[in-house]
Amino acid sequence: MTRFDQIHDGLLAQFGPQLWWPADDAFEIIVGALLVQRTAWRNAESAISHLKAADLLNPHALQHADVETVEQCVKATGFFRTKAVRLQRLATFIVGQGGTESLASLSTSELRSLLLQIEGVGPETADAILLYAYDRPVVVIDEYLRRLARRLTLDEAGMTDERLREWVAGTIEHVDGLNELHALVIAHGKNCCSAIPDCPKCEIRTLCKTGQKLSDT
DNA sequence: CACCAGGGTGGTT
DNA sequence: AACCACCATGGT
Repeated sequence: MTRFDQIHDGLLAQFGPQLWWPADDAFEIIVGALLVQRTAWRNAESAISHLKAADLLNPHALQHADVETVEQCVKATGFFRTKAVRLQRLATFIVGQGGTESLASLSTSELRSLLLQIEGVGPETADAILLYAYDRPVVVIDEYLRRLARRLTLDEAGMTDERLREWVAGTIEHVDGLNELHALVIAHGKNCCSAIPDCPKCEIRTLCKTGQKLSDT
């Protein structure tokens, strides 16, 4: 049992299963990944239900829909003009690739590079799509994980995201739990460590003291 | 009222 | 490479 396996288990015991990512198919996950940017999940969920009601939650229909219709569907998520345009370009991209299934044959690094070419898909969104839509064993690097790493004093000066990713991945044995880990890190961040320099309410501190340093593993 | 939410892009220094 | 403004709605 290594460090981030302990963190996973500790957070799971504290917050319970997060049940990510609720969706019917890969395309719904990808669309949701764009919609949830800088907003609460319930707003993205609302937009997804509107898209479903308008029968637009598939690449072909979304591609050819009126932009005003898409804007109305996604309005609750904020940045609705930007997101509507990006969703339709995304749909066109997916259609051009032959559907979401066609991308599944690519390697993780190839698929990540491809996803990053899509406007509106940055590093974190690409990671989330890889993990939740394509079941790839990816450590999603988000601000909560960076904060958590800082609190666990696992950071070096000027540590890059890729360094952090390798560091976390190197302490994980149960790769199947990466989806839950990402959700739990966010649940933890929202409840405990959003702004304060210490974390009195949860057990991460205890895990930090009992676990061995990552550099030793 | 201010602040945050499951970010990304483009421009400036 | 590090900052910055901007995108914009909904909940607390």
